[in-house]
Amino acid sequence: MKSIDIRKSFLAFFESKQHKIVPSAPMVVKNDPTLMFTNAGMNQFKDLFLGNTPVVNSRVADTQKCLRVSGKHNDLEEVGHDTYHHTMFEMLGNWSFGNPSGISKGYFKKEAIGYAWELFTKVYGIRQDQLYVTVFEGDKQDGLSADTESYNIWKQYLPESRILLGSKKDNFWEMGETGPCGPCSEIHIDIRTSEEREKIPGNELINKDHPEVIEIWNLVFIEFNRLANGKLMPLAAKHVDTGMGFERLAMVLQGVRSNYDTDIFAPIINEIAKLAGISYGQIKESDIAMRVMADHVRAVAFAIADGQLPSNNGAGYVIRRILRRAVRYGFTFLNFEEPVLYKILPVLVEEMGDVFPELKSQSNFISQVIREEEVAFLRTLDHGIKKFDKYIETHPDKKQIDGDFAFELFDTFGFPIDLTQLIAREKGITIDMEGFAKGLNAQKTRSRNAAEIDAGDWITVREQDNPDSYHEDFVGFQLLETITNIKKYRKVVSSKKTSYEVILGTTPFYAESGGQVGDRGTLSSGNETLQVIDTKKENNQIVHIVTSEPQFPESELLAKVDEKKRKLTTANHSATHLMHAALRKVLGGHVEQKGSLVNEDKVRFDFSHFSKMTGSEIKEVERIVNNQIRENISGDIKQDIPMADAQEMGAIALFGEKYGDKVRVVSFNPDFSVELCGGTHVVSTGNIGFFKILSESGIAAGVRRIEAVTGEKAEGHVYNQVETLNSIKDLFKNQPDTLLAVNNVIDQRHRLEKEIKNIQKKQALQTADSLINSAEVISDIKFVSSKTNLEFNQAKSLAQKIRSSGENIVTILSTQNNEKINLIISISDKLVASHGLNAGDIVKEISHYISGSGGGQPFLATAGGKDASGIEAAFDAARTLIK
RNA sequence: GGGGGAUUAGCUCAGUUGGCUAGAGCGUUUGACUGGCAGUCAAAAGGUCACCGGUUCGAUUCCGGUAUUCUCCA
Repeated sequence: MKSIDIRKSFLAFFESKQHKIVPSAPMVVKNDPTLMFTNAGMNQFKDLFLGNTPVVNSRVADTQKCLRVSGKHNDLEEVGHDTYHHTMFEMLGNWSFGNPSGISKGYFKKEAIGYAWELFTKVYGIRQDQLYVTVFEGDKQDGLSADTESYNIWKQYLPESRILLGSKKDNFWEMGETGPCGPCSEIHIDIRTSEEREKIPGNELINKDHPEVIEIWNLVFIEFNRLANGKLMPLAAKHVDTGMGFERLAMVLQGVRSNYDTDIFAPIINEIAKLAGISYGQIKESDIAMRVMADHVRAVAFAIADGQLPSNNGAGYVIRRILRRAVRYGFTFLNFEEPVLYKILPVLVEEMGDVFPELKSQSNFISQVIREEEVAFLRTLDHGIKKFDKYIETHPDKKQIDGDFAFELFDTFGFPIDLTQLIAREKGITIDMEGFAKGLNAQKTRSRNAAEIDAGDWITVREQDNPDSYHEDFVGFQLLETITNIKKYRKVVSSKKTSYEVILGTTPFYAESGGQVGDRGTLSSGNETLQVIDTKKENNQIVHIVTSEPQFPESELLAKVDEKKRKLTTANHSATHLMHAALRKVLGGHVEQKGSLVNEDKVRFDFSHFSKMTGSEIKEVERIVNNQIRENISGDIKQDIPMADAQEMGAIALFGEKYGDKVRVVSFNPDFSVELCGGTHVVSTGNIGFFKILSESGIAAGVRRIEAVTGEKAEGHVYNQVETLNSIKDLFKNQPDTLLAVNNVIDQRHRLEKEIKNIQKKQALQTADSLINSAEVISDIKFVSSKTNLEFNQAKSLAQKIRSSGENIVTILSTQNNEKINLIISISDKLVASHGLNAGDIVKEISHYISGSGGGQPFLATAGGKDASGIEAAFDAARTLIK
């Protein structure tokens, strides 16, 4: 069975069981500080389990792209070395959400187990004697008895010898420290040959990390909530949450021994092998490298498709690290010294583009980004190798490389430590790995300490009035001030400052989201006024950051948004939408938003586009936007409409929304700009006033950035420009062609500068000549002394000139600028050699005459002081010294 | 968010106890050789040593700040 059919029949099977098939959520997580990437199928349904979002469909199934590279599940360094670890994988899952309020009723253990068995044995035709299941054995500490209910259900399907009891570690699933949890039942499969199976029975190898006796499907029965005190509380509604690794399933169904041998990976591996000119399955190291590259290119491509570009911090840094790991393996074991990963992309798109259209639609962009990253990292590697070679050259006797140096290479120049080890080994040297680890640990502690934020416990002032309220506490679309009260607050201490976070009952404050910055303002009761310096969103709550601790948290208070800031920001946000639409019109439909920042001062907008915008393109965008502003189009905002309706309206879909999200659609002229957006917007476009682009620049491969301003700011900018131009015209006596006039002046200046330089050179030569001619002769040495009115540097080069004139000559010059006196002594090279004269020594002897000090080299030395009356005496002293 | 680097000719980079008048390769221009091109040889042009301040007789070099950028950690 082909992988594409495996996926299809999974979804079709559950559709036939009245499940709603939903698309995969984006792999990149937004607005959840605890999670960077989707790492399990249930992530997008977290709010349903927690009861924060109402259930629409009780039965849901999907395939979810997951990435496991950070936090609790970090498989990155394992990938490639075995045949089953992955960074990115697909998780097939079916769900039942307790409240049977939707189109079909929910279910629990009986159906979940029945469906699983039916799918495996009837649809996929897996041999029953290969299957084992595990059931939760109970736990004394939690006061839980064994899951006999599941056990009894399984008994209907398979003999008890293949039903095993498992401990809390394997068979009790928890989302985190706290939250929904429950017992789970896993299905394992034994795909060993029959001889091997006779030697050791399969049930002895369950959960023993055997590569061919593996867990394939986990059925979780969520029925408890783990409280902060560690106690379990039964949930009112029970849920089913299942997850099955797609790649593993494909391996089983295709009868191969490795995930990488399935048709999901084989075409990619083949392509890599072709490019490397080495076939897969020949050499252990190159096989590992091919698996690494095949896995990582998938992960990176999907991440970029979901809007996460490689960068140097946060989630972007994780993506960069994955990509670099792939480059490193290719570089070391497959001799790829030129970018190559981007060449694999077409194969990937061919294989997966139909199931994940986001991959196909952006394939050009993705491959550009990957290529650029590859080039950059290969350059880093090259630099590192040079540094390393130089170190070896300057430390030829070292048998062990300092840990400090290895760490510097890694930390500052990004050169991977395992490569350093490899190169060192080739040269028969070792590395002080302890020293390296010490440096790394020091760096980690430093970072942790700096990043430490000490958040105090929430102080609850009043219980939430309505626990079922979702986003209803935000009233800021209509109101800029309202009477409200504090629900809870806490103190937050970071390395630099202390602040307080306040959650209100209802609030007019807009929390930072979708690029629009959070509101500022005040919370005032009769007794005190708290300054709100920022507003953020955390776990669906609106957090007001205030500078001082509420002294009267019980009081009713007036929450008031800084109106000026909000208005300016709002105008900028609406202008961003108009600009986005205009960019698509002018440049084409490939323009997609890659990030934005909207505050009261300006708009910063990043978008995908491949080349620098021309002047006329920028002008055209400005023209279109300003046209739309003058049309004074009313904004049309539709709250809480289903995603499908929004798409119907032609809304520009961003990186995908989570399942079940009702979206908000903002449009200015349905034929021009329709976007999904949660931000604030002007009533009609005329309020924006005026729009002006300040700059357009590139920030990454295929990503451009525009900075623009609106209203008064834009006006001010134009006035400034015009004023500057007018002043320039004035200076040029209003010549008809100002540009030409300026150009002429620049040209002229250039010519004159050259001429002056020439004249100065000539003059200096003449001065040098006349000084040489007027030199005193002291035995076989010529001696020149002269007070000059030159600049210090000019005098210095004059002294140099005389020195290199070929004569045996000692020169001493003085300069005087303001209060400052300088002496310069030069001695021709021959004299330095034959007479042992040293200008540095002389200058030290005589500098006290001008109340100063000095120094230099044997052939040229300088001194500085303040006493002009001593110059003659200094000259005399120098004269005596050379005799 | 924290740490460490980097910024020198159009490009890639050298430049240590602060001090020769700041260099190389490639590229550019010119000339010579050649019927022409490629090529070889010769020469020239091209630098506010990122910016601002400080220390010093003297700063590309040392110190502080700013900008840009790379990199590691979180």
